[in-house]
Formats: sequence, C-alpha cells, structure tokens
Amino acid sequence: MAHWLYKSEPSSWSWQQQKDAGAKGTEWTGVRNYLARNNMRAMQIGDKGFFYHSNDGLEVVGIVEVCALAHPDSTAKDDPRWECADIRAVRDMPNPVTLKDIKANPKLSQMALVTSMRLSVQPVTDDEWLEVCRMGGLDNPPA
DNA sequence: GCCAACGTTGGC
DNA sequence: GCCAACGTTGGC
Repeated sequence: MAHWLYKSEPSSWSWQQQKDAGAKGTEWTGVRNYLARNNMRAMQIGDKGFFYHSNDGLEVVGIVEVCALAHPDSTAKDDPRWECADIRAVRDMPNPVTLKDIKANPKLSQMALVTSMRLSVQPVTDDEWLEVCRMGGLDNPPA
C-alpha cells in the first residue's frame, strides 16, 4: 500500500481535532493544488499516512489512514476541479519526528517534505515510511 | 512578522 | 501559449 503525508497548520486543523473526529474521519478539504489533488485521487482505502504540523510544531505527530476515496471537495462546490479523500486518526507518534530531525537524516534527504516544501499532500516511499516510523519510536510500523 | 519559493491566474 | 503579476505557503 502507498503512504502519504498530510500537512496542516495546528491553528486551523490540529492532530487533536483529527483524533477527536474519531473513526468516521474527516474530509481533507481545502487542497487547491493539482499535484496534491492527484495524490488524493491515487489514494486507496486503508493507505496509511503521516500527519504533520506545519508552521507551529514542524513535526510528524501521528498516523492516519484513508477511509474514503477521493470525492468532490464540499468546500469547493462551485469548482468541480477540486476533490479530496477522507482520513481518520490511527495513533500518535510515540515521539514526534521534527522537520529538523528529518533534514538531519541522510536517508530522508529525498523526502518530498524536504524537496517540495510547499506540497501539502505528498507521497512517502516505503523506505521513508519505515525510517520515520523508527525515528518516532514505532517498533511495529503499520503497513 | 518577514520573505523566499512557487503555483495559479489572467492579459496579451 | 507565454509570462508577469499576484497570492499563498511555510520555514525561519
């Protein structure tokens, strides 16, 4: 299964809010970027991803999974171009992994988080997934 | 709060 | 279809 990374500013939508939304999950609305949208179109049910706090925190704080395939973004009713998937919280990172840690790890130098700073929904390779999980203290990373 | 990077928009 | 202007993102 593919892996992803979702950025959110905690002041607009935080990890705590995502967890509070429970198993039903939430639409990942508001993406207005074609690459990010295409990533969401490629998502499959059960795909795991990292939840990253941008601007404030700058760290991977949790694991989420896709619980609905891409559908029209309800916050873009007048513009059929924009779609989003739904995601739900799976678990906390035992130790949040900071952007600083990621940049300092040579194995992660090709991560989109580093190379495509502004992409808000990005793919994560299997190797990157395992490495960040390891750094975060997850001994048995979810597939 | 600043500003660089960069994606999108819109005039031509 | 180019490209300048503009707006937004996001690290610092």
